Amino acid sequence: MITNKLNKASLKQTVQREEILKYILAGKIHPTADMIYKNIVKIIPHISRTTVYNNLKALEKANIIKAITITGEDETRYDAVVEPHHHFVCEKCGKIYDIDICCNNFLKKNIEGHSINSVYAYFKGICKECTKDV
Amino acid sequence: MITNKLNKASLKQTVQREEILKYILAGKIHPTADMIYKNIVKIIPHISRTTVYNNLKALEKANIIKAITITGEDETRYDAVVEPHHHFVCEKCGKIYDIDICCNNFLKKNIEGHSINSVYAYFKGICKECTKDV
DNA sequence: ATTCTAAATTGTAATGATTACAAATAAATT
DNA sequence: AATTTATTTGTAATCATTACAATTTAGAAT
Repeated sequence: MITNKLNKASLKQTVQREEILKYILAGKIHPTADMIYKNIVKIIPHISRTTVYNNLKALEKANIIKAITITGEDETRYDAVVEPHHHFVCEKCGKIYDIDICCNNFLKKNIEGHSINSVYAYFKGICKECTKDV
Repeated sequence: MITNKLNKASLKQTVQREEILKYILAGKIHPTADMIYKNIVKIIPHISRTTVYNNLKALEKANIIKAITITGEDETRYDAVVEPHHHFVCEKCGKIYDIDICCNNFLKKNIEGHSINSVYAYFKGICKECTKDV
C-alpha cells in the first residue's frame, strides 16, 4: 500500500521514507515534523532531521500527504488524508481531528469572480474529550 | 475611530500604533509584519521592527485585528476585519481578498461532539484580476 | 504645568523551524 | 555487477519572530 503510493509517484522506496509515511498514515494525529522525527529516531537512530523535512516536501509534492498550518501554531502539521475535508483543533490538548462535512460553498469552482483551486478550513475549540474533564 | 478602538481596549495612543493600525485598516491588503514595517518606516524612520511585532500582538489580543496564516506561506498576515468571514488567496499575485459567505456549518456551536469557538477558512486559486491576464 | 508610573519603544541578541549545500550512500535500471 | 540518479546526512545558513533590558513617553494624579 505504501509501496504502491511511492511507486505511483516514482519515489524510491527507502526505510526512512516508509517509516515517515507509515507514521503519518497510522495515527491520524496530524503530526509535526518534530513529532515525526522524535518517533522515528527510536526506530532508525541515525535518521536526520533533514531527511524528515526532505521527505515531507517530496510526499507533499507527490500529493501523498498534505500540509496543514494552524493560526497561532508555529509548526506545520501533516495529514495523510488528501481528499478534501476539514479539521478541528483542540485549544486545550492540541489534538487535530478530521471533520467530514460537505459544505456547498466548498464545492464551488468560483467565488466572487475568483477561480478556486483548493479549500482550507478548520474549527478551533474544545474537543469532545477535553469537554468531559471537569 | 482609531482613537476609539484603542481607548476601548485601554491601549495607549502612540504614533507608531496609530500608523500600524491605520495601515492595516486602510488597504484591505492583509499585510505581513514586514509590509507594515517597510511602509511605516517611510513615515517614522526610526521605528523598530520589534515595535511592529509588539503592536500586532497587542492589537490582536485586544481583538482589534486578526492574524491569518496561509498554508504554504511563512509570514503571518493581518486583517482589520474581525467579524467572521473567509478569504481568497491568489496563487499568482499573492493578494488576499475578503469573502463574505455565510455557511451553515460555520454558525454551529458544535461539531461531531466538539465545542466550537472559532472558524478559519480560505480558498486558494487564481483571482479575478489574474484570470484576465492571457 | 509638573510629577509620577505603567506601558510602549527601541536595538540587539536569541530562538526555533525550516532550508541550502555538498559529500557520502543506496535504490533501481541496464 | 556496474551505472545512474535519487536519497540521506550533518553542518551551516536563513528568516520570521521573540526575549530582554534600557530608555522614552502617554496619560493619570497632583
